[in-house]
Amino acid sequence: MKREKPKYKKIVDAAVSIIAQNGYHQAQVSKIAKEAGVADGTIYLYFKNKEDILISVFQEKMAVFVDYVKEILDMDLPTSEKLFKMIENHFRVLSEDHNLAIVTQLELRQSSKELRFRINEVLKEYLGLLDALLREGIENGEFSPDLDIRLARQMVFGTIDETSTSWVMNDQKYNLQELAPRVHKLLLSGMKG
Amino acid sequence: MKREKPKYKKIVDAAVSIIAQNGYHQAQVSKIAKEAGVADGTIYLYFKNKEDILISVFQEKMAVFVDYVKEILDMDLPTSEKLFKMIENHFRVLSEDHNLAIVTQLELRQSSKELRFRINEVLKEYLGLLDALLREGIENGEFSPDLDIRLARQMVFGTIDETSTSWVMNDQKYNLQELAPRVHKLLLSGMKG
Amino acid sequence: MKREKPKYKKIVDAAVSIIAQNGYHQAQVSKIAKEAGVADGTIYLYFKNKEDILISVFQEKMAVFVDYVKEILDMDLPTSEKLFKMIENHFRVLSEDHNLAIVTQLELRQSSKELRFRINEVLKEYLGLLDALLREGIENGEFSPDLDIRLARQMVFGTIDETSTSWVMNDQKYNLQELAPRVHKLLLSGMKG
Amino acid sequence: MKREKPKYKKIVDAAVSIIAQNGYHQAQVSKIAKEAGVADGTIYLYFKNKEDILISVFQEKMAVFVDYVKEILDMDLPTSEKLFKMIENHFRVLSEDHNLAIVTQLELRQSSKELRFRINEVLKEYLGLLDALLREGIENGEFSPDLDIRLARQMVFGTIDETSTSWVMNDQKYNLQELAPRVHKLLLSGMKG
DNA sequence: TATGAATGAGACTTCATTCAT
DNA sequence: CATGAATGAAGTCTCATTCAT
Repeated sequence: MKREKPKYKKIVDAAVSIIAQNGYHQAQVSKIAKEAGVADGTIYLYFKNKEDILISVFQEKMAVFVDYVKEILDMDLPTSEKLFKMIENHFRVLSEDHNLAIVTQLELRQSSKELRFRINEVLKEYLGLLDALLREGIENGEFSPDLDIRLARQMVFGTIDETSTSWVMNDQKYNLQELAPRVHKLLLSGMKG
Repeated sequence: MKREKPKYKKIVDAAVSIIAQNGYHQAQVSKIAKEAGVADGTIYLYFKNKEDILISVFQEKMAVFVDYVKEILDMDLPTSEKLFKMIENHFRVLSEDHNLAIVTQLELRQSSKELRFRINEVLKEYLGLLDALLREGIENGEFSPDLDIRLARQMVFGTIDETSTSWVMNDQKYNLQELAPRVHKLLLSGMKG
Repeated sequence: MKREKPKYKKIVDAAVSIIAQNGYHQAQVSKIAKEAGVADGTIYLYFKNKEDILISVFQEKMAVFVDYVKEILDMDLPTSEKLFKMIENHFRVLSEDHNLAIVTQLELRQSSKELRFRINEVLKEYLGLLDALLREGIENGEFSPDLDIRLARQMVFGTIDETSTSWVMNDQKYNLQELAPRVHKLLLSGMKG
Repeated sequence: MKREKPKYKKIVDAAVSIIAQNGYHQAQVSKIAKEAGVADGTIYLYFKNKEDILISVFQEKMAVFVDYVKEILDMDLPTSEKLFKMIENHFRVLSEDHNLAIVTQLELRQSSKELRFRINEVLKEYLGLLDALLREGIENGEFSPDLDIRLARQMVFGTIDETSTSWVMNDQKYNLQELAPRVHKLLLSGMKG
């Protein structure tokens, strides 16, 4: 499995670091190779092309979110509490890796439409888990029985994403993780409170 | 005022059309010039550089949203109703101009970080109006008195934006405007209903 | 017509010169541009890509052969005499432009199979004229009535080509043009004489 | 003698096969190694470099032609008959090994000028035998006494080569071997018949 | 002998912008 | 005001060859 080879991980990490520092369009393959401590050509032993590196960055890092959300779903907790943990987890992962936050919230968005469609495939697993959580909440009566799952998912993800992007754009100068309880409450009870 | 010159408008419209048809990265200045019926060099009599065209696209088109939201704010209606009109207006404008929807929701997002900061400046006016609406709602008691305006704005905008983007990514194959009442209700009452 | 523009001709000539001096694989676009006195990018205003330059070289230079053979065919001469003029013309053109000789006999042959198929298309016109000449000779009784035109064409062209290539490989150190009478006699009367 | 080692032969055969299937420019060393069932590095225990493999391909395969022509020369037959056997042999060997035909007539020609000079060295033995045959024919009166040996050799080889190449380019869809008598007659008696 | 992971040089092409007319 | 031909910088990827094991 190539993903377990040490150079694979080194290159992915180097890509995050270089993109965060230089921006997407200034992240040349040669810079990434140098940061990873390998030759330019070595990159192509592990990745089909440059786009493939970027997709891998997203896959590898998104896995962190997904894995934890899977754990959360299996916990013996009220659904509302699980939603809270999911939001908090999302904010925490971004808070703990500032480079990752810049890359996912700002830089990777300027990739080509095609790459973004590929990234969306990766996102779908995350959104699928979110859907499962929403269904659970409807079934156990914690959420409104006539909740439109697609719309609710778009609200939850849209809110988390917009909140995260604003935080990054404001140079991460306030504490994102602390916003989790308020975001959670807002999503559950709406603006009427 | 250069904005009133006929070629200025022609070039902006050509840009929307070309970007929607070809994608951001395939929207070369020469293509835009050809579509607008002017020489390449003429572009530079009206715009400082390519980025300047794209910012103008956003400004011109965003103005449609902003102008209408200003009108809405001045109406003699409950705030909640104004919010509904704002959402519906947002969805309607995108529904009525498929090219614009593609350009704002997908293509312009892949512009450079710098350009996106500039675009954000334009967005701020829109978000400012949204803030005003939220403050009004809190003051007249329609919204929760302890509503965090920034978070609420991020939820409203994030939800509208995510809903719009999903609709574009699904090839605009369902009716976006019809979703307005449900989105409105969800934002107001949350998932608990 | 782009072929008449002065830069088009300049670039084609520069290509012949650079390929003859440096060899096919060392004939970088930037070298050709420099020799032609234009910017690298200018090449691409006149040619689709590098391969297109090479095809054009062949087309432009082959036209010299073809045009003269057309004239020869229209002359009021015995067919055998026309064949002689054709051979002599072929040898003369190569003798008069040493660079062209190197390029057509050695360098262009190492192009990709695809390019060589394209070059063959150009050659077909030349071979078609040769076929016409052979048919004329058969009809007026100068050539054997049961001559297989395809084979005869392959003999004539194969012999001219091999003779030319050997001459180039021997550094053009003897007089190619002087061989024309003997080649002509050999083709007409064979080895039995 | 390294040529007798089993891996040497395996690699040469793999090279012919890979070049015929993929074309000269797509015949990477790693592909040849894989086809031969050895590691990339092993190639370099038997060959100095890639060029050396290709020269060996030519040497090994050309030997088949040369060996048989030597046999023919020793036969007790009229020279004209020997020439016929030589032509027929040439066509037969190519007909019996389609890959070899593609490689020698099309693919190896696109090698670098330097490699082709090396290949020519190999060809010289074959052409030397052809010269001997021509001399014999002149001496025993079968061929014209004032035959220019170099020109005659170029005609014979040029014709055989052009005929073979045309046949390969036409996807080997007619019977090459059957052309031998007509080619033979044409070379001996010329176009006047 | 044999392996195969790693190396790193090198070139084609695009396209925003300029400026002489 | 308008033109459009010309510019030239800059980056991804391939693949022959090496060398530690």
